Amino acid sequence: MSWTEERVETLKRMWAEGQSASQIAKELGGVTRNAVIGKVHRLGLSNRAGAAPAAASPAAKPAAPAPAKDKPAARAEEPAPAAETAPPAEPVKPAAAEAPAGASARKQIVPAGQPLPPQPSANEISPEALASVREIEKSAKKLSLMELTERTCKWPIGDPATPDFWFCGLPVQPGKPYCEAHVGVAFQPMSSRRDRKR
DNA sequence: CCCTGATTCGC
DNA sequence: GCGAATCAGG
Repeated sequence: MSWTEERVETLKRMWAEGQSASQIAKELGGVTRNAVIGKVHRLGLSNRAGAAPAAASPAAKPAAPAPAKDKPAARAEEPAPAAETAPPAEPVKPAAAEAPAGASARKQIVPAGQPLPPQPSANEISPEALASVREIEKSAKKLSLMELTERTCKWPIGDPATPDFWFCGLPVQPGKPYCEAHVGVAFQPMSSRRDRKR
């Protein structure tokens, strides 16, 4: 794979959006996060949005915008001054969610989920699974949408419409999108109910 | 352990 | 220019 205009643009866009190098790498495909980081540096857009690393030391805050300086001509770059405008929210649609443990009311205001969210459905869940879920939810890592990765349980907990909403975040079961407990309630064999003899 | 970005350096 | 290996954190 090579850095075509298009790929570079995607890289720039995502980097500006605050996406991590690994996420960008996955999006682009064919490259590792190292490649992405390397490219980012070569492109000279390492520091994202004037992040103020704020050196521990005293007042060493130049803050001198003084841009017109070096950089002869031949530069159609965008100055991108104060990138204060929030760049966060990306087009990822919040997954619909419902309190799995039947913990609370159901709102379902959120449109629809994509591949992520499950929807245990009003289905009945085995008491065992339900119990374990209740328990792990107490130790959930409470990750935000952006903190989810391929190895964090994506089970939604709480009401998406309120601040009391987060994702389980515990280590996922290999190959599954959820942790062991949530896999248990997410993937019901389809008929464990009837004469369940477990 | 998982992850992050930063740097180096052979290619 | 490229990116794996490595470093330095969280």
